[in-house]
Amino acid sequence: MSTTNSLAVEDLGSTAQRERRKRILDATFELASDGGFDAVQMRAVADKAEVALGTLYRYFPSKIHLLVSALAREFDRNEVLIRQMGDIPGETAAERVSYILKRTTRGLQGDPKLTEALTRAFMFADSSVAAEIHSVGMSLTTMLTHAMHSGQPSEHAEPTPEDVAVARVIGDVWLSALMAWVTGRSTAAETGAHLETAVGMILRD
Amino acid sequence: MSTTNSLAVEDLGSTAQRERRKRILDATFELASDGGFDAVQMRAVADKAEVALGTLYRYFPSKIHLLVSALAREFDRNEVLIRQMGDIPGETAAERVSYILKRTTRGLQGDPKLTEALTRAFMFADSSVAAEIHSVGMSLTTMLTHAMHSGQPSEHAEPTPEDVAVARVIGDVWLSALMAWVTGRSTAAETGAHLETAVGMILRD
DNA sequence: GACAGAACTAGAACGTGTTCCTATGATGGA
DNA sequence: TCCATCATAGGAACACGTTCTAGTTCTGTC
Repeated sequence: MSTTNSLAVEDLGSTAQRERRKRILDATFELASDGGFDAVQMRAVADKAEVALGTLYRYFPSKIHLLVSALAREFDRNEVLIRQMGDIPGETAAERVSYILKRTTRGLQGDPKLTEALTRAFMFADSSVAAEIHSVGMSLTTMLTHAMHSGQPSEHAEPTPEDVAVARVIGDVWLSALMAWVTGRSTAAETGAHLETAVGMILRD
Repeated sequence: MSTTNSLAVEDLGSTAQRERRKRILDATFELASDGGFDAVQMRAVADKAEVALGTLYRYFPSKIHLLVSALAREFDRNEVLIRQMGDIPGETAAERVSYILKRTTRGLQGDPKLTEALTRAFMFADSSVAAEIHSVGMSLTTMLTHAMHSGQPSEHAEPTPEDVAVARVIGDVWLSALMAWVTGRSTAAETGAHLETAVGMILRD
């Protein structure tokens, strides 16, 4: 565990520490949801979480680590929700993937400031945030391969390397589309249409 | 022309001003090439360009505008080079697009720090940088549609809406791949392979 | 050539991310 | 219980993006 990484839940011994970590992430969400990336100020997060600034930095070595960790927690929760949903509606893989993407996108668009904060942090992250980013990437890939195979005979097979490649490409497009929306370069409707087009191109079987 | 935009070349009356703008962008490239995003410090750029800090901010209202404008200039130059090249090698659209992407990617990877600086600025940009970002997007789309049709009967036709949609999706993937490389999450070889896979998926005709 | 207004210089000042330091409190082992 | 160690609080200090001010130079017009 190098000092350049955020403290994961598993790293934290005491209950008090796990609670501190939770308070910090909750404060981050609240501030981000209110005022976006700029409103997530480290002093403000520390205050709201009732934690000293130094402690905040002990748990998350930078603002970017903090926000990407928040994003990772959100994705984890989302993954659980989708898993609980059981079969995903849609005849073809393209339909199911579109369904999941739209659902997730709509969820994000329901809280624009929060999404802006999390997305921009993700985009700005450098290699020191690799671990946290990898976690997000895994969630996304899992979600997409699950959608591709949901309700199929292959449902419980390991995703093939090709599945993973497809999921990565779709994830790429999704990320770019999200970025375009977050930065005000495209509307929610355009984002949805673009995603549908892209999924149609990639998953025509 | 709102104050939130960078001064474009056309906006600048005098030769002295055009030279200032050029000196600023040159200084930006040099610093970025040396030390990446963090090394492009506004005071340093102003010093190297022999311009006051206030003047720098008159030309480019933020560090992000500055770097994205630098990226736009680079793309413009690249577009000219490719146009001069004449026909692009490759039998199929996929081959030609792959060729162009790889060529461009290799060019960028030859100057990793510079690429890191420009890419991260692009990723971090918000809606106030829309104009500059749009310019980059246009260059990219033009480049890709040109590659799709190069040497074909359709060579000089206007790109169809479908062409543009395909170009956008490929652009999205390319951007994400570049980001993964810049942030050290994938190697140059992986980036190339991923791009080739993606183009193969999207452009199988 | 004189003037008005815009552009430029130099540098102070401010905000926020990040680092550092000291004192205080919590924890676990002898 | 006492001690050693580590985590935390509180706050000063620093770096760099950004803004602002005052004075100077340039440019175009009469």
